[in-house]
Amino acid sequence: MDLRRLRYFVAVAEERSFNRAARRLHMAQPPLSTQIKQLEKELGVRLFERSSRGVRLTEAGELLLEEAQRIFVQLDQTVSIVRRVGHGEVGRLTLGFVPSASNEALPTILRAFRDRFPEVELFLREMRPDRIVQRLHDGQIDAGFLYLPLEDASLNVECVSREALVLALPETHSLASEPEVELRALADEPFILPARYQRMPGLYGQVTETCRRAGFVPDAVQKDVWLMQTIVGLVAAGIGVALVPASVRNLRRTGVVYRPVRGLSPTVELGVIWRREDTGAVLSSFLQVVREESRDRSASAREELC
Amino acid sequence: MDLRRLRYFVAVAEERSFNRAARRLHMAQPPLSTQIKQLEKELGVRLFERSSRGVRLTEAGELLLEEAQRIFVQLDQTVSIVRRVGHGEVGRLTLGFVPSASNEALPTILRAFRDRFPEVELFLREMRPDRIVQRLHDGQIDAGFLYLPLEDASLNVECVSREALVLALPETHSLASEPEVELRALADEPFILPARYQRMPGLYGQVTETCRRAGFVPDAVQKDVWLMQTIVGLVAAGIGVALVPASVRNLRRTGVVYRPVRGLSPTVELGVIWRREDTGAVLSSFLQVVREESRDRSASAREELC
DNA sequence: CAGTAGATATATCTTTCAGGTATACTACCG
DNA sequence: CGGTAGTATACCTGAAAGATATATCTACTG
Repeated sequence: MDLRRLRYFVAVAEERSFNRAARRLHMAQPPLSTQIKQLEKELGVRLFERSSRGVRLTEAGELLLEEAQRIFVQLDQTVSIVRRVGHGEVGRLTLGFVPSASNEALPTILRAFRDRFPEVELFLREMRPDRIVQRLHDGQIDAGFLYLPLEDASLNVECVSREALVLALPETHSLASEPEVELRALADEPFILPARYQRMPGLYGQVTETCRRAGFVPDAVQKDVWLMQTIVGLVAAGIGVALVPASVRNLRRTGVVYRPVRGLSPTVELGVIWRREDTGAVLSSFLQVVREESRDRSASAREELC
Repeated sequence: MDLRRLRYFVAVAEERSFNRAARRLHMAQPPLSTQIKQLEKELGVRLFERSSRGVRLTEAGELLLEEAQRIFVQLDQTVSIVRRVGHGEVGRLTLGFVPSASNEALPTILRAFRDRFPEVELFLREMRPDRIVQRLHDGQIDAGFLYLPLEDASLNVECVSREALVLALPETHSLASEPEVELRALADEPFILPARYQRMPGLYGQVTETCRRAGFVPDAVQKDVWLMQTIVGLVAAGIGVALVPASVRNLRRTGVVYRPVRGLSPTVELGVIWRREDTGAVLSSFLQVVREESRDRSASAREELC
């Protein structure tokens, strides 16, 4: 059964004429006649009553016309939806992310993605960075957001945003009045350190590395704090000081002031990661949006600097 | 969109291998690869992830596989039903017939037709012979059964059964004891005559013609009687005598005896009629069955004569 | 580490068949 | 009775499907 012939049949049936149908199909009438004849032979059924002044459908022809039209509609819809799925316009995407990612980068990315690909269902799951890697490997999520660096040969990693690390001080702190703070000056202060996960330095790594470069090892009064809110809360309570990503300022917690670190200008990188072998179209679309948003963000960040 | 390529796609998708699919399709692997590639190009979508040890479907491919399978099922069903409709195995058929036809010929025909074509819906409508012709012309019925002859150039006519006309006499009649009756002997008897319709001699014509051949014009005590039951009832009541088709004996009315006509052996023909230009497959199937049953009936009728 | 097996991709040739052109056939209409 | 409008037939051309041979890649194996 050949679709071309079925198309020809529908044209002839709708036009009730070989001549008109041939014109509509942009072809000559004789080959159209032969094609219809072959279709009839293939089905073993007469589809048209030919007469010298046009054609009439037989009962079988009427039935075939209806069914063929339905089949064509179905086929068109299928082609359309397959195209859209293939281009990542339709589908589902599950993301894992560390809570901090939801402060700044993620919301703008998701907004942009939803605007551009409204027919992709998004599933969002907050989780610890080690879980993100694990869930990526077992396929439960398609992409993840966490603090770099990350070493995993089977995962692709791209930086989404580079953020300054700023000092969070109780507003009662003696250095709170300074516009900038020398990190060294806090060498003996109690530090509140973020959580650390096996083989994933992440934010913890950046904080300790920054202190190391400032020439001291931070005195951890509190370790392994998972949420930025908690860190900021502890700072507000005067338990200690902390180095946090600048976007934490969005939390607007009273009793805490944020100050740049003089000289070192430490940063932390939020990255997006995904399976190297994952060629899914939805994921590609998503990464494209992530990259565009990332460019926009770094551009506006540069502007802020000027 | 070409069905061949879609078929190839389904084969490769189901086999998860170009090689196996090619074998299943009775073709070589290279052209299969090129066809799939062209399908992908046409859709603008990657359908397979190729690797050195086989292929995997993409998300779009999975979707297309499902939809394509459904389309093929639908297409197969369509082809099948169109074939059956085209061969007159499925459809509907509306018949008009004079009541007398239901005595003998019609029941056996309908039984045979239902056995052979159980999926044809049958609609039966008892009507006067002139209505049968009219309803045929306006397309409300597809075939009709009535007594011949019939003159109508746009209708085809075929004889279904030739039946003897027999005399119906009150059992009290003086000739009721004879095994055969000379029609001439009834020249002065009151006759009950069947209904007559414009330009349709039918049963009425046969009766009067038979009497004419016997040398008299029947004395009509009652004319235009529509139902055979009524005629037989009038005979039983002693109102008169009548010539009726032999199958009327199936009515088994008491008080009436049926006697063959000596010498003349008059007959009446029940015919089937249909539109000359009607080429419907269901009608053809029906006529085929009618002819077979007609042959059977005339064969058994000949046997009865021996 | 080289070689082999098993998979898909590419190149080129052959063959098939769809489509074009010319023409025949038929019924209807003036 | 010829013209017109419709479909069918005959024959030819060209595009595209399919076969064959070969290339390429990768995993496995001795």
